[in-house]
Amino acid sequence: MSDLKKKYSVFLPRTAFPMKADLPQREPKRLERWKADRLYERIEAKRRSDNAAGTGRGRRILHDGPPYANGAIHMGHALNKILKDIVVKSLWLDGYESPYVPGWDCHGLPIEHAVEKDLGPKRREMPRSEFLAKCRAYAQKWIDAQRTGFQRLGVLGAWDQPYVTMNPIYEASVVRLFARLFESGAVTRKLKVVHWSYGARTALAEAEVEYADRTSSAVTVAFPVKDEDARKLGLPIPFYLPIWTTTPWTLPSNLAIAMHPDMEYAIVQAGDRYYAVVVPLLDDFQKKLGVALHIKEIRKGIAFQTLKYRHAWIDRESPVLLADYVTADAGTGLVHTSPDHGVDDFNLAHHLGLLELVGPDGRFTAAVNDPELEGKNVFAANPLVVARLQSIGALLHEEQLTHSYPHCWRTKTPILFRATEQWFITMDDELFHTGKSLRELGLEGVEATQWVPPQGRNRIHAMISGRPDWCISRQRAWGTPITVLRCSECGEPLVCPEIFEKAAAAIEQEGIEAWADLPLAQLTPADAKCAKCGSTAFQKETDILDVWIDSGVSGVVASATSPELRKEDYGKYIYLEGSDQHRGWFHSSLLFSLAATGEKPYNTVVTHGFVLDGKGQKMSKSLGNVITPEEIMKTLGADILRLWTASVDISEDVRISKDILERNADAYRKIRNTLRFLLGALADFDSAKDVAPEAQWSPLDRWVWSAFLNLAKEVREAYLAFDFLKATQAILSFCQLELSGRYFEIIKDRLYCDRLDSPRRRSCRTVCLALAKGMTILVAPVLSFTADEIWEHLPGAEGHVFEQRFPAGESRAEPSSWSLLWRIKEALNRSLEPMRAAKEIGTSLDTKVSISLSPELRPLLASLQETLEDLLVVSSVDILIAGGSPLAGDGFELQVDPHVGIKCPRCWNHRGGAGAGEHADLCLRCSEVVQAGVEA
RNA sequence: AGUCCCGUAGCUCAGUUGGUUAGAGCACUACACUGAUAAUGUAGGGGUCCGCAGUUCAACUCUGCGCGGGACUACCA
Repeated sequence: MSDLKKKYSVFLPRTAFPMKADLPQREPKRLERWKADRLYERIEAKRRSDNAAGTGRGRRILHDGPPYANGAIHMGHALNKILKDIVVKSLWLDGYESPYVPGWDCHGLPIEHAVEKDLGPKRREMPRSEFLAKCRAYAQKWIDAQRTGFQRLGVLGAWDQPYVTMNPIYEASVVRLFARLFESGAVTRKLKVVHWSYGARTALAEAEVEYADRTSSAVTVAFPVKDEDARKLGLPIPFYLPIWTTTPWTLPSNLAIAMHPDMEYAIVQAGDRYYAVVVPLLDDFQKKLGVALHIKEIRKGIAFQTLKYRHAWIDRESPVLLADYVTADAGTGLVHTSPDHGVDDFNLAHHLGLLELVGPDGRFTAAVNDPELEGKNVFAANPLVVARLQSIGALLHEEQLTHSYPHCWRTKTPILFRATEQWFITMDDELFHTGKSLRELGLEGVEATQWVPPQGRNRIHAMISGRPDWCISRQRAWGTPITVLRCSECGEPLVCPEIFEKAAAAIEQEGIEAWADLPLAQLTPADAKCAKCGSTAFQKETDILDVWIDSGVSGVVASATSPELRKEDYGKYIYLEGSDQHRGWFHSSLLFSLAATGEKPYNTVVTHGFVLDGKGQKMSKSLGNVITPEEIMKTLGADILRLWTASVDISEDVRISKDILERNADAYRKIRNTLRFLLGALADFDSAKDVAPEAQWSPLDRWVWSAFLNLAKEVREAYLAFDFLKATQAILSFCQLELSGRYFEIIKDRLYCDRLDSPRRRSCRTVCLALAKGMTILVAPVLSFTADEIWEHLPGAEGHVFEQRFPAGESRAEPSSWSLLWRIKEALNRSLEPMRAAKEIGTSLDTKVSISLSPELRPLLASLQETLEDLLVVSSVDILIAGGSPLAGDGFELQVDPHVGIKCPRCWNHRGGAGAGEHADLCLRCSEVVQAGVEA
C-alpha cells in the first residue's frame, strides 16, 4: 500500500529557510555582513533619497540617552537599546529618515573612583592631566565593550561616529554652553550645605557617602526664654524650650528652634521650670527628666511664632521658626536648628546668616570665640559641650544612641554637614531678559511635550515645580572644568567670555586635560582686577561641572557636532529612557538646554520600567537572580530577547526569567514556522509568470489579504505609538488564528494537489508571497535578524527588508459572510471531537457535513464564491434550507457523518473513483493533474 | 521613613463611562495527523481579578485600610 501512496506526487512545501533558527550561531555572522554592507548607512541613504524625491516622510529622530561608560551591559541597557532600535526601525519602515547616533556619558565620580582604586597611592604623585588621561582610557575601554554588546543585540546606528561626552570637541562645546549659561543669567554662586569629609577635606557627592552605625551622645537641652518675652505670649515663668540633638557640637551654631505650626504642644511644669513639649512625646520627656509633669495648657506650634529665646550659654537671642518637617517621632518636637550644619536647617534659617565656626579640617575656628573649643575636632568637642551644658544646668538628659550615620567612604571618618560656596543654576531668576525664570520655562516645556505614558508629565512637573536651585560645581577632577579664574586674595571669581573662549579652544584640541596645563598668564585678561578686593593676582578654578550638565546638553551638542544631525533636528527629538530619568536626563536635558539655548530638546518622551526577575524582585548578586544579555546571546539569541522586549508592558516594571524567555522562544518558533510555511509554498515561484493580478484573486485569498491589511494597519499604528506589546501580540495571534488555523489549513489542498498552473493555486501563491513580504516587514523592527534571513529566501525580493515600507492598503473584507463561515467551522471542529474519540474518523476530510441554514444566511454563504468543501476541509457539504421556524442560536445546525466514498489516494478527500484506468480511484481533479503530468 | 507607581489564569497581556457565565496568545492535558514533521491542527482543564472593610440594586472596575513589589527622595534634629 505504501508504494501506491508514493506513486502520486504532490507539490509539497520546499524552502532552504531552515526550521531551526540557531540564532546564537547565525546572528553574529549576519552582523558581520551588516557591517560589511554598511547596512545602516545604506538604509539612511535610501531614506534621504526618498525625501529628496518627495516620496519620504521627512525626519523623525530618536536622540540616544548616553549610558555611563562604566561596566558591562546589563538587562536594563539591553531593554532600553532594543526599544530604541525598534523605534528607529519602525520609523524607517514608515518612510522616515531616522539617524540614530548613540552616545556615552564619560565624566564623573564612578570612573574617577575606579581609576583611583587601580592606582592606589600612586594617585597622589600623579599630575592632574595624567590622572585625567587614565580616566579617559578607562572610559574608552568600556565604551568599546558596550558598543560591541549593543551591536550584538541587533541595534543599528552610527556606531562609528557616536557622540561621546569626553570627546574634546564635546568637552569644548560644554565649556562654550556653560559660557552661555552665564550670559543667560542662569548661574549664581551661593552657599549650600554639603556632605563634608574632614578626613579628605572635601565635599562629597551622595555616592561617596556610606552609612555605618555610630554611637552618639544624644542630649536634651533647655534653651531659656527671657521672662518678658514669655509674658508677652502669656507663658509661665521661668520658661524653657527643650531641644534634642545627637550632634552636641552643632549647638554653638544654633540660630533657631523649629516647631511644627499645626502640632499641639503642651506647656508643662517640671519642678520649678516650665517647658513646651509636643504632646505625643510628653511621656518620653517625663522619663528623661525623671520628675512629674503638670500640664498647664496646650497650644499649637503656630502660637509660638513670634517667640524669641536665649542661647544656652552664648549671649545671643534667636527666634522660633515654623517648619513642616518637624515630627513627633523623637526628641521634644522642638528642633535645634543650625543653618551651617543641616540641609533642612539651612533652607529654613539661612536668612539668619551663617556662623562658619567649623573649618574644612573639621575643627572649630577662631570664630567660635571659645578657648576651650577652638582648634578642637568637632566630634572630640562633643563631651566638652555636654560637660558645659551640665555645669550650667542646661542639660536635661543625656543618653548614648546607636544610629546609622554617614561616613566618608575613603577616609572612613564621620561626615559633617557644612555650608560651603558652590555654583548654582538658578531656578527662579529671570533668564535672557524674557521675564521668565528657568522654572517657568521648564514647566512650559513639560506642557509642550508628549509624555508616553502620560503619567510621566505629572511626575516631571512635580519635580520641576519643587526642585531647589541646581548645584553644578563639584570638587573633583574627571569632568568639564569650570573655566573661570579666582582671586588669589579673596577667592572672588572672575568670569569673562574671553577666558571661556580661550579655554574652549585649548580643550577642543587637547581635551579637558588642557585646562590644568594652560598657562595662567595666557588666560588672564590684560587689565583683570578682582571686583571685590582689587587684587590683580588670580588662579584657575579647580572645581568641575556636575556631569549632568554634560549629558543634559547632549541634544544641543549632538545636533551641532554629529555629521548625521542638523541644527533644525534639535527641539523635535524623541527621548526614550527608564522612568528614573524623570529626575535624571529628562530633567537635566530640559533645564540645561533651556538655560543655554532657550529651547527644549525633545517633543516626545517615552519611558519604560525597570527589569525585575521572574518574581518581580530586583536583580541582585546576593539574590542570585541576575540574568545578563550576554548569556541570553549565547543560549537563545538576540531575536528572542528582542521579542521579549516587545512582549512586555514597558510602561511598568518588566519581568524576565529563564521561563519567560522560553515562552518567547516558543512564540518565536511559531512566527518562524508560519513564515517558513509561506516560503515553502513559494518554491520555484517566478515573479515573471506566476503572479496573478489582484482582480483574479480567489475570494479566500482576498479575505486573507484583507485580514492582513487590517493587521498591518494595527501593527503600524502600534509601533508608531510605542506600543510594541500590542504589535507583537497582534502579529502572533494573526499567525496562530488567521494564518495557521484558517488560511493554511484550507490552501494546503490547492497548493499540494492542484495542477501547477491552476488559477486558484496561482492566486494563492501570489498572496502567499505578498503575505510573506508583508509579515516580514511587520516583524522586522523586532525580529531583525530573522526578518533579514527571511528576506533572503523570498523570491524576487529586492533590496533590504529595512529599506521597505510598511504594507498599506484598503481592506475589502466581507466580514459577515466570512465570520459566518468561521463560526460554522468552529462548530464543526467541536462536533468532530467526539467522532475522533470514537475512532470513527481521523481527519476532517473523512467526514461529510449537512448544514441546516436559516434562509437569510443562504446568500451569505453563497457570496463566498468558494467551494464549501474546501473551506471547511471536509469531503462533502450539503446545504439544507430550514423552513418554518427559524433556527435557534447562530442560525445553523450541523449534521456530521463519516464519509463513505472512495478516498482519493492523492489528495485524501473521499471524492475518489472519478479517474480512468489505473488511476480509477483518484478524484476528478487529481486524475486530471496526473493525466496532464503523464502527457507532459 | 516620605512621595509616586503597580498587583487579572503557570507566563506575557486585554478587559470601553461600575452592568449577563472575566477574555487572548503561549504553556499544560488529551486527541488527530504524519504531505509545515525536532512541525501542524482540534478540543479541554485552569482564575476568592493580592486581602479586608465600605459606597451601590450591582465592584476586577469607585473609596479607605492593610499586604507584597518597584521607582524616586531622605536617613533626620
